Amino acid sequence: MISTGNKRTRIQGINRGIILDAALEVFSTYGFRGSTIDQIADKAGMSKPNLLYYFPSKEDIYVTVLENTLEHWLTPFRDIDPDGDPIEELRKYIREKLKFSAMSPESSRLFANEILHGAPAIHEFLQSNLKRLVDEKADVVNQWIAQGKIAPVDPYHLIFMIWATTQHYADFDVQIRAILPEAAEGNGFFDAAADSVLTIMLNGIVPRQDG
Amino acid sequence: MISTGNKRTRIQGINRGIILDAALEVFSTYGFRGSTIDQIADKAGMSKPNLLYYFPSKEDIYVTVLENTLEHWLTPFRDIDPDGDPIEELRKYIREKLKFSAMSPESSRLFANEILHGAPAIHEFLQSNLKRLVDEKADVVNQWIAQGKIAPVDPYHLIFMIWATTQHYADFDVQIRAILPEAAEGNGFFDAAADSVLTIMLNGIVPRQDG
DNA sequence: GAAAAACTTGACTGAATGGTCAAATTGGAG
DNA sequence: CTCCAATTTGACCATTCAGTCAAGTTTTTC
Repeated sequence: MISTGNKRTRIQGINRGIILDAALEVFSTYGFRGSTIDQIADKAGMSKPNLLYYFPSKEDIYVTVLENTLEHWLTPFRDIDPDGDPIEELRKYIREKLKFSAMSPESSRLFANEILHGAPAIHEFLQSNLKRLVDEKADVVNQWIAQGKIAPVDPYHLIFMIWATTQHYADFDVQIRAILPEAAEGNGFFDAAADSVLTIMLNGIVPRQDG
Repeated sequence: MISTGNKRTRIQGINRGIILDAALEVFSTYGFRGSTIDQIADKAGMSKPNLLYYFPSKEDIYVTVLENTLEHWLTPFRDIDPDGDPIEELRKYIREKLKFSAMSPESSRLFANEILHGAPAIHEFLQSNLKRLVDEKADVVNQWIAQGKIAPVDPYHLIFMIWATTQHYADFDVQIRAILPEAAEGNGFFDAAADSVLTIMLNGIVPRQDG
């Protein structure tokens, strides 16, 4: 029997890690319902009962992967500094998010899929933790506006717009590659995306001289 | 036996319509794998074998719904007029897309889910029809830029940005409602979204006087 | 209004899949 | 080395679900 306490053996540490890596790949590709324990076990190189020795159920694996992903996903958002230069802070944030989309598209897709299907596993989290954090950052943006450092825009919609645009590059990857075959090569593509997004979005919120 | 030719009887027309409506609702909520024929049959108010009398398989229903949706989805994009005022044309397009997100979030989600999982059913379509159409509209944008009517931005990334932002309101609806509970009331919310998106994005591409 | 065609469905089948179990194998503390 | 706990897995079970079938009911046609 796997230990009921929190203590993990060496092998448990290793194998849980292997399973979670495999699960992220599988779940992000096929969604929760579309993935099977066998697929994950195969990718993890172990038998299904062995996998179920480490996690009590498919759902349990899914929730664990999702929670791990969420923390990673939020870090650059938390790091937005109220005392920094607004344009620079947003530029940094957008860059980080695009980098994340390029490096961990699976995480982005896992999350997108969860939200798309009504966020059954993280609805609670969205309404409490995420809402609190976004409210906090919206205040920061409002202060920037009050100080005349950026144009007056709704901070919530600005945040949604940044999320939408940056994650689009991971979530709609197939569509983008179909339209821009050169995107497949990777090199330089994300830089071009970053340039365009930053140009449009930051110009859009720089305070204007004229009416 | 259902007629092998193209001729549809009165009842066939009615029932195929009912089935496709039900299928859109179910598939957009649970995804392809997450949906069952029984669910669709229930929602359509008929027995499973009856439903399978009109469509040979689950996949066939799915593809049909998806194709119907795609046409609708593309219409406002096709309607962008090369000879119109660029800012007005883009404003109109963004408004149309947001309206579509508000009115048919199921369609948007169905499409998002398909792309997210690698577009198995419409990969072909993306690479041919969609690519051609986007290339065409990218040319239009490039002409606008050459004429100095909008700022020089990569037309493809501009298009992606519009898609990302507008569809986000349908696809990530649950997240948005968790953060902005007032969004649930609906009235005025989409107008606020439109205002913000239009302000940021159009300001971002208006040609600037200063360096 | 009767025959033919179109439609409808209860009962069923086979494959897929989440999860169990008992019997084996391996790892590690003393 | 020895023994016990931890790990591993083949075989199995129960359920779900796409799709079939044959027997009925309704609509259409003439």
